Amino acid sequence: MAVTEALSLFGDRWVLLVVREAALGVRRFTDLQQTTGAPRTVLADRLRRLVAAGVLEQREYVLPGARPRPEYVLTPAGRDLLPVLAAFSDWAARHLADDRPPDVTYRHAGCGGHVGAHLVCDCGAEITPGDQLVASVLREGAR
Amino acid sequence: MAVTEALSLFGDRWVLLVVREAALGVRRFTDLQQTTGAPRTVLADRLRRLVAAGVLEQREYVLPGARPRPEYVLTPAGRDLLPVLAAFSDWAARHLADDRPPDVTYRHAGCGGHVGAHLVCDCGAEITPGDQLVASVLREGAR
DNA sequence: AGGCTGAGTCCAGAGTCCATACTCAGGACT
DNA sequence: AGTCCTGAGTATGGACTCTGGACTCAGCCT
Repeated sequence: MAVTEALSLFGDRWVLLVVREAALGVRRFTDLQQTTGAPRTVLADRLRRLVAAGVLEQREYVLPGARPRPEYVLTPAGRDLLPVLAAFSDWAARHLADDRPPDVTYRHAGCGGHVGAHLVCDCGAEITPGDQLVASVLREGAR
Repeated sequence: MAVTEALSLFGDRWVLLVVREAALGVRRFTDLQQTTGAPRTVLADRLRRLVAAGVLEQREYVLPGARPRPEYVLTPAGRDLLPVLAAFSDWAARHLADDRPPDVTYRHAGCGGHVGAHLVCDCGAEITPGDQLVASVLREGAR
């Protein structure tokens, strides 16, 4: 199953946080470590996995007067995870509405408006959160 | 951080699978165990957590001539996770395009069309996966 | 030569995961 | 009345993973 497989990659407390930080432009190991709070060992491992999965790309960066070091940049596939992050962010904002405001919101580069993930049908209709039921199907082969 | 918190609940290989199966109408312990493949101990724990988080609700069901047993049904908050699932499913279909077709797709109850998660700005513009860059900001407080 | 820094690795204790076996409640069968 | 059956778990213990702190390593700079 495709989603099962995706979850064996992303089903982890840190992975999506790393992706989010990468989307925000954080590229360096220690910066990622700071912003995500992941322990170094785990971060090293997750970066490896994400690179292997084609979500991040490892490059070199050279600060003037320093030896080259690796940095991690989202690939197109990685950027394509933004809807997932936005959907999570929306959900968190709506349903675990604790005190503090959302830490990160997604905004439209053009107009500055808030960007959220919405369910849209190929027919053009937007599925309202209400009950215009989204039926889901198609489990054929054995597992 | 809100998302961090959400990930400490959903950042797990099984939780979202359970939610997906619940969305597909699977309600009973053993059925969930079968369809997700989660070990019983883990499933029991995850169900507890999801109920505590208000994503699932535990009810009783009674089959004729059997004692009442618990079943697990998505709450509105749980149904609200569908965009996350759809976003994942889309991503998986696009980027880990391995052989087998997607196991589950999300369809519009009205027209039967495929439903996907899209980034939509409050201004109404749909963010194309391309590069109409989605800037993301607002990290204020300390972590 | 020695120091500094970013990017890791090593290690040991703590915490999770998973498979297998066991329990428990109530209806059905004999 | 006792036994069996079933769904929904719990108990247990070995394997695996996380975590935080100490250690390493490469290259520039003095």
